[in-house]
Amino acid sequence: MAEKEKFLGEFEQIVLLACIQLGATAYGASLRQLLHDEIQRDVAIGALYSTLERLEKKGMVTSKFGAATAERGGKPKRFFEVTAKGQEALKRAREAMNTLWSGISIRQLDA
Amino acid sequence: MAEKEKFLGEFEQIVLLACIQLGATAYGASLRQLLHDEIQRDVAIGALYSTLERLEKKGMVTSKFGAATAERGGKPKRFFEVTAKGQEALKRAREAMNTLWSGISIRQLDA
DNA sequence: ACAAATTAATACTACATTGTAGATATAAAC
DNA sequence: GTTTATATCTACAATGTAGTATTAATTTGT
Repeated sequence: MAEKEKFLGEFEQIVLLACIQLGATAYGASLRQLLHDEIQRDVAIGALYSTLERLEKKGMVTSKFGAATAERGGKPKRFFEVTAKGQEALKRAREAMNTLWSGISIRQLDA
Repeated sequence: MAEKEKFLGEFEQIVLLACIQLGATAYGASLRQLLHDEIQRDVAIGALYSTLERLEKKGMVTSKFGAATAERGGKPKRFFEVTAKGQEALKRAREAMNTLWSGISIRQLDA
């Protein structure tokens, strides 16, 4: 069993970061929009939910349903929030990357 | 079919960075060592090879066998080199992460 | 005011890709 | 032919992704 819950996948990290940035307004559609706007990544809505679902199972996010708004209609939104544990994991992942990148000199890269 | 070859996975990125840093001396054991030393990540040797194999298939690295050295014994080493395409992908991945991180203020993070 | 249509959203299902480990096979030096 | 350093193979778990179905609310028509 792949050392349980030790690392975050690439997309998992992205989704967590998007949640943090959106704060209290992070739910399916807004997350999707942000990913499109900021990093030009268009994902299927289902991709988001299954990832969020797994992150919640691992204790990286929590979720709760919001009250109905006066928009047009639709199911109540499910808002996601990144837990302290999620933030930790995110920071560790970033540090690992930074460490590796900082070990590389310009000389070692093309143009 | 998951949009082909567009993004790099988390571990793929790490392996590519390790290859670049090691330069001409990047092969199975040295990569493994570097990951252990720099980011305290201990992976099975097989994990490395299957990832390198896939990266090669995607054109992110190339490999060639080295001549036998006067050490103790063993199969010829297989050295890996990151291609320009691999470097591009790596940079794109990093930029996406940086963009997301930069959209987050201290206020939004715990301690 | 009631039922049907419309809408915004979530949930489910299935499959592809990536991550990981363990066992096995090779090639060279001794 | 034994030992050693290395690579390869096989199998499975976790993550990434999309498509389809479902649900809950608002609106519209009568």
